[in-house]
Amino acid sequence: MAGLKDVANKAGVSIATVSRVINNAPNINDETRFRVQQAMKAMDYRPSRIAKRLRSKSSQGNLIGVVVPDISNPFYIDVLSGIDDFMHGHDFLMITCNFSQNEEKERLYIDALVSESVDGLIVAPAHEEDEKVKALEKENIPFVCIDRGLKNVNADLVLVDNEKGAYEAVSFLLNQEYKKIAYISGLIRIPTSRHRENGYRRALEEFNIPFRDELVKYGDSSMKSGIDLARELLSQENRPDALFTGNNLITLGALQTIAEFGLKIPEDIGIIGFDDMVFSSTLNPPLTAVRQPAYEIGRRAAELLYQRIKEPNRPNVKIVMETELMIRKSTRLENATTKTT
Amino acid sequence: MAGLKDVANKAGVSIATVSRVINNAPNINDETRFRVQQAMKAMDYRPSRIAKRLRSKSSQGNLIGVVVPDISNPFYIDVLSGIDDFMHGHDFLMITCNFSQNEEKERLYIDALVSESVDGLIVAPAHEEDEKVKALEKENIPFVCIDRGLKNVNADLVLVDNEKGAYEAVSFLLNQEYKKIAYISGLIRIPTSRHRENGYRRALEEFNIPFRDELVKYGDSSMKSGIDLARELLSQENRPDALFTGNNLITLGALQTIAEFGLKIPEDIGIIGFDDMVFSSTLNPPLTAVRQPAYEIGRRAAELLYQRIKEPNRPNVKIVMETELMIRKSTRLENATTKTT
DNA sequence: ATACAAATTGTAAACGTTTACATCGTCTAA
DNA sequence: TTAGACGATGTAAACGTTTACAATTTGTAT
Repeated sequence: MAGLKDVANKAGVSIATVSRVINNAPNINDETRFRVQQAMKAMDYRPSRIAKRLRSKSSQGNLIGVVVPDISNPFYIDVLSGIDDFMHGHDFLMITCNFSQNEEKERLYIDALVSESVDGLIVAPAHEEDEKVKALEKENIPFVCIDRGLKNVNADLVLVDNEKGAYEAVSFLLNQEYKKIAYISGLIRIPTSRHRENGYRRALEEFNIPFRDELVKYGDSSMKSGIDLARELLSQENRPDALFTGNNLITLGALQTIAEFGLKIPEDIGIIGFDDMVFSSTLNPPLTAVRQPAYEIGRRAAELLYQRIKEPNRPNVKIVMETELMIRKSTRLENATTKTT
Repeated sequence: MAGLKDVANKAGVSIATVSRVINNAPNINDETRFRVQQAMKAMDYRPSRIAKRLRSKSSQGNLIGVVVPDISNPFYIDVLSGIDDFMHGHDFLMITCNFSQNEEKERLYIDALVSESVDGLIVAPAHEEDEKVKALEKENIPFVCIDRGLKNVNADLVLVDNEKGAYEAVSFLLNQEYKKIAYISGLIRIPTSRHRENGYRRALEEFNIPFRDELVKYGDSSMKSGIDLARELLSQENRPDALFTGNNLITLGALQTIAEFGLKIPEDIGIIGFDDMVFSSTLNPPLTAVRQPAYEIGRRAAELLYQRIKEPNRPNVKIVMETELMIRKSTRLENATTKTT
């Protein structure tokens, strides 16, 4: 591959000059610029991003890292699209790392990204005490958190009001006269799981329904755990008449189990999933779900990171977005008032 | 961030020695090695991947690039998981780029990856004439293609027998007494779209059913085009009684349209989708689909790339995997003989 | 003891950029 | 005419590694 030097030779100038026209620095003779550009074309010159990054420590790499917990979860796919669109528009490349809910893998990836000298990171921390992510602050590496915050650390953060979203969902279920509502939680170490549980509890309280231990199950945020825990729930002597599922994948799993038990939705059992999916309305029956503005979350996070890279010391920002209850047909139909798709 | 030099100072050795213990070269005094390791720990030293990559041109970067056409398509997610698992196991990091079926974006990303000096690439080329991908061969950059081949270029390739998969699906439909089968194609420039159409045609021929132009629609491989084209199809005076959909996203779109038209599956209309999805069996009714071993495709591709990086001149390999018709309930039930999930 | 091989470590160049600084004309204003 | 400013370009150091080569020490066989 041709390098700066080769181009310089061909154009009969010094490498500094070539560098200048590449970064269109001021004070370059038009004729020189032209010659250099010709030479670059002729040799199909493409700058080495790594050399560039190595040399200019100052955020010139145009490269960011994104660390997500589970790429098989459609929610994160949408988040990634949002990030990608923004970053692509700003000429940044992104390295996406999927740590599969495996904290060790997460640590490994963050290390790798840091040693790639990325300009910044967007991370969904494994949990609030995530030391690896916390360390980023000390090392002065720009980063923004999504979906989950960090305890005792100031950092940009974009997420959704999980407690409220869950509260609305469960309240809705209660209003639809469901009496025994179960909650299938994702990994308990993930703050969102707990916040959603809080919303669940608050709704119950408000309706004067006692909280019952056997109605909440804790899993690992995977489809499989959705399947298994729904089985446990539905096998109970006096089984729940509605399910509130803690994420996308759990919902899919629960749906499978419900089919396996031959239960009719929404008559035999109602279900609301946290996280909407493109095809939720295609499901049969269409799924009532708590929608997070995933794409938007990604986009805002990207924007925040971009700003921070440009201006490392601006104050931290926390963006809390609203969820939206997408009322479809997996819950009884009576008072269907809110938005529909 | 501490560098080689700092560690060397602390340990009282030269940077070369430090480098040696890092890459555990032979012939190092145990005591020295120990001192150096202590120093590294103490300073929380992490090597700079970029410096390393810059210096040692020879595939030491442990970094690959992956370029996929559409990250919102679950098929590619599974492929990515396969790649990721293999690469993670071999200590490689991967940069994933999603070009959203946009050829210009694809070119841009490939350039960027090359100038990141990745050790190799896994690419699903936009089409068979993809010059950017072809160029990789000339530049001697290790790469392997997935899902789609390249015309007149020898390269490692992992894909599925699309023609056969489609043939089997459509034959099955025909055997189930569906008479008027429509095909919704993805982007026509993608070889798989054409191969699948060929399979469709061959099945028709074999059953002596004339091919009818108005029964095949060409779209852009997106869910939206699935929705729109299914609408066109179902609006016809004498509408088709079965749909064969060219990919995941199209299938989802078509399902939505079918629901919109209030049609019953499989009575009013049958449907088989190319590409299975984790939740296909959860759909109502469970979706009959042509399954590609997506994860395996990714894994094998990763393996091939890994090998090629180690041994750039080994002969090219083309791996053609089998599809599997997952017979579920979106087609009539009569002769359900084959596998089920 | 002697010579040569092996083991261990160090020195310095190189990878492809950016960038501070120097150089050298050419203008402009006095 | 000349000093200073400005425009255009070049020189060389630096970024953090790897690695060829040199240097030194140690060991071994004679």
